[in-house]
Amino acid sequence: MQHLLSHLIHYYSLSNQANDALQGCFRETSLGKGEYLLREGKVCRQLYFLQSGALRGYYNLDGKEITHWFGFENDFVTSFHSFITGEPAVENIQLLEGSILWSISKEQLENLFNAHHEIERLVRIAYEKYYIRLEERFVNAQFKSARERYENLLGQTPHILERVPLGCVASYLGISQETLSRIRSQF
Amino acid sequence: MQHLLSHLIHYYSLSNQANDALQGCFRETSLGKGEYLLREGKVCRQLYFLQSGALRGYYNLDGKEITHWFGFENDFVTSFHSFITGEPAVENIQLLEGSILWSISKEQLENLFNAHHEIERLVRIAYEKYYIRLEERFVNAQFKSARERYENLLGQTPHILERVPLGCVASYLGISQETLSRIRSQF
DNA sequence: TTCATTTTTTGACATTAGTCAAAAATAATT
DNA sequence: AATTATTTTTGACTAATGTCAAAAAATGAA
Repeated sequence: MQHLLSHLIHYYSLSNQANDALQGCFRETSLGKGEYLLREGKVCRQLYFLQSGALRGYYNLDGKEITHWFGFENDFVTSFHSFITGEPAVENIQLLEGSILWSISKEQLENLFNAHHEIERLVRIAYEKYYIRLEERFVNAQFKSARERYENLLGQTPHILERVPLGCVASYLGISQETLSRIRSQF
Repeated sequence: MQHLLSHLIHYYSLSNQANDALQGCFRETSLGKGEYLLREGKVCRQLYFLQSGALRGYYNLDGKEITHWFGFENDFVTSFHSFITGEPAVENIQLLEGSILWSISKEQLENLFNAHHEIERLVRIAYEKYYIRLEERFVNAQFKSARERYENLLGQTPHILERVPLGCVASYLGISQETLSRIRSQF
């Protein structure tokens, strides 16, 4: 729990009051490799903080699993669309490694917002960072070649390559596994 | 101004107090087709609400202009990365049509956040909607073919095709103008 | 270690989309 | 209406990436 609290400082420093309120709302979960945090078709009602471990979000397309994001230590994860809209998720969230997570429900989060302006501020600021991240991924996806995207990954988040099966990385980069394998062999 | 205020209700209903405070902070601007709201290299310190008209964000790559987003009536626009981080913008924002805009500075916005929790809430909720939009564009960019992306555009935002030169639409979709022209001819 | 399973690589070929240059069509200006 | 500029389309060709099938390598279990 201390882990989560001290990570939040990267977004915004909370008062002791707010910190205490937060503490009371997060619940620890620990799950093993291969297990699911969420199955497609279910509404995702929880926001998770990933203290340690790794997981992926993927959906099914013509029988293939398309991994479109990963979560690692200190990431907040959820099926964002489902969590916000309350609609069923189109994606699955599956553990790639045994992980320790802290979860909070949407209702609890909204109660915290009502009680503590500063918590809503923290989340507002977190959104800004996550938005910028996504913008960057979008520009990569749309305007960079497969090779450039791989080089970007190597430069910016090489840990992904070390911890995740190649097939998942390939769809994360939006290229076929074979092409990724060929690009890799040229390095 | 009434236009802006009544649009905000789509995100969150503000008290009269908050509405009044907002009113005092937004300034009207009116610009003609082809003019610039922002040039690359400058820090974007303003957030704009586009009451009427159209504009685009683009950056230069090997002498070509890559349009990566559009703004239309009722959109909030800014160079998000620059506005949030305070770093120079990599993009230009140019009017595609004569437009009426309302602008607010980052400092003013932060003052409003401090004075009115509910305004920060409104923005938090707006971020959620904009994030979900971007997620959708990302998935399209990464996992759909040029033709599918065009079909999506036709179905979801056909006004773009009617109001924007084809060259801009092409890079918005992440395809060459020639390919877009060919896809279009098949409809 | 050995066998079975999963993951990664390689090869041959198909498909998609990009590039460059020129023609055609539109729009803007005189 | 005539001329110029801009935008869009078309053609021929190239480059990038995907697909399918099989081989090789790595991993895990017995």
